[in-house]
Amino acid sequence: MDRDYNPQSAQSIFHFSYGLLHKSLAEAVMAIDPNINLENIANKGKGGLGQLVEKYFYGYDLNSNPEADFPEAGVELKTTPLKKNVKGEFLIKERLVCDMIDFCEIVNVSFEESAFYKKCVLMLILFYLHAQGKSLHELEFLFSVLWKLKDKDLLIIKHDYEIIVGKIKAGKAHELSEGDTMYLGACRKGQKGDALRRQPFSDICAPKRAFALKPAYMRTILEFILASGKDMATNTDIPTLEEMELVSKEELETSSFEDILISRIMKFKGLDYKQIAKSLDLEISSGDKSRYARTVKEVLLKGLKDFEDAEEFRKAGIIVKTVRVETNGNIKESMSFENIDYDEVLEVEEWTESRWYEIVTSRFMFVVFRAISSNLHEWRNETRYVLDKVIFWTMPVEDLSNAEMYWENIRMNVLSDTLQDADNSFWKLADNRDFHVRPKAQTSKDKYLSPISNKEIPKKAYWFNRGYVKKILQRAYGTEWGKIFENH
DNA sequence: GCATGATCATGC
DNA sequence: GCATGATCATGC
Repeated sequence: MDRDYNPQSAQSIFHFSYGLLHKSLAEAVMAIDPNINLENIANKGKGGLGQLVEKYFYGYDLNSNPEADFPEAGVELKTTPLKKNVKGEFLIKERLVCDMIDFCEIVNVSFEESAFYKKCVLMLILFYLHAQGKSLHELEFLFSVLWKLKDKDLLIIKHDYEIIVGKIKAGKAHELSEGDTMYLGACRKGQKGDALRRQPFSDICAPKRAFALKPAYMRTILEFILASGKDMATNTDIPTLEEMELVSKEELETSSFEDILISRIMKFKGLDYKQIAKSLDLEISSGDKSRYARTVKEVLLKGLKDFEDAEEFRKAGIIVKTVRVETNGNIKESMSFENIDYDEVLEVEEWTESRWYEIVTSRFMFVVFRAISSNLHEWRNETRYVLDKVIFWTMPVEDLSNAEMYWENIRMNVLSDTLQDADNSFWKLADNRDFHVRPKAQTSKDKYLSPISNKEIPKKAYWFNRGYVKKILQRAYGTEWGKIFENH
């Protein structure tokens, strides 16, 4: 039976996808051709939901790499799951896997020649609702987005690609991490027990990986469709959300995003937060516990309130933290992250889909202030710290298994409903295991409810031990560290 | 002196 | 009223 769309037109393919929304694939196909019963077909043979959609809904013959799924229109078809949280909001469930990485092959392929570039510049992304236990053809489609990677995003993605390929060329495929890059990540693919792959410039075998758009980037696509107020939208003909960009396309043509930010911050090297604030006309109360963070925000964001408000930070999910180092090299405080969402920990099916996994595989930006002795009158009651260094950092892969054990411990406490202070077995700072769990709330009376028993339980957060932060900084400073700190 | 629990300014 | 990005305050 003929389908009423033109495979040479992206718009036409996009409009035809309307027939999938609010239906399962089985229902949508049945509406086109009652003779096709997916119950009998879909569970047989290989292939994901995307291939089933292409074959049975679009009635289009499958093609293999490296061309886009609809080559005449240059459109790649992607299906990707959403989940709902307890408040009923849609969340991204997974990163969007785009293309497998063949370590031995990719080192000879430029970005422009890559299958990713050839296929994924224009994508038809179909969001469906994840439901445990359902077959692929039973899942409900929610939104359809025709998404074009704009030129500026492609510059950042090209840089990401080159970082990933560069690491493979350096014989470090086994050290790849999603946190190495901004929008395009090298994500783990396959199960834990799968055979490792050979890499061209090292004898060490490495886990299988794929190019993927990272969860934070996917979140911006979801925000785009939600903000449109419709079930279908395309960023090819209407503007995306109004957003503030920190770095222009022109700047990215000659330098990387990270280098640009480093040079903007390092103009203030050697100055304390009061001096920086004054030069920016920013008023900061000395009682404000976020005074260092607020100062750094003003330097980079020029009036925006949050890093999340800046396009690149939102799309890349970069985590910014300020660190204060004492004259002896100790870190003043441990580093807190967001509160543990016990409902999320309970619901998550795999550690790689957890919030904590996304945090530890993020790109980090540490802005370091170091203590110096000062006779200045206005610092007589407080140690003076001056801006010293900006460090972009990714958690090394060898630390990830420890991060996983930490998360498993938290999950075990959620499952056994031992979240009250008297009952839990959370990692403490004194355990010296790099991470710990600690309160973070308005007051001690500020509580959450246990997802299992509805008992009141304390609000706690994920923390990096200060000793762990020190290790991170020592590695980044290298030989400089001893010269600055340990002579005191 | 440090680990741990408690709390704060701010902004939405 | 609550999340954020932290620092403060205590008690051992």
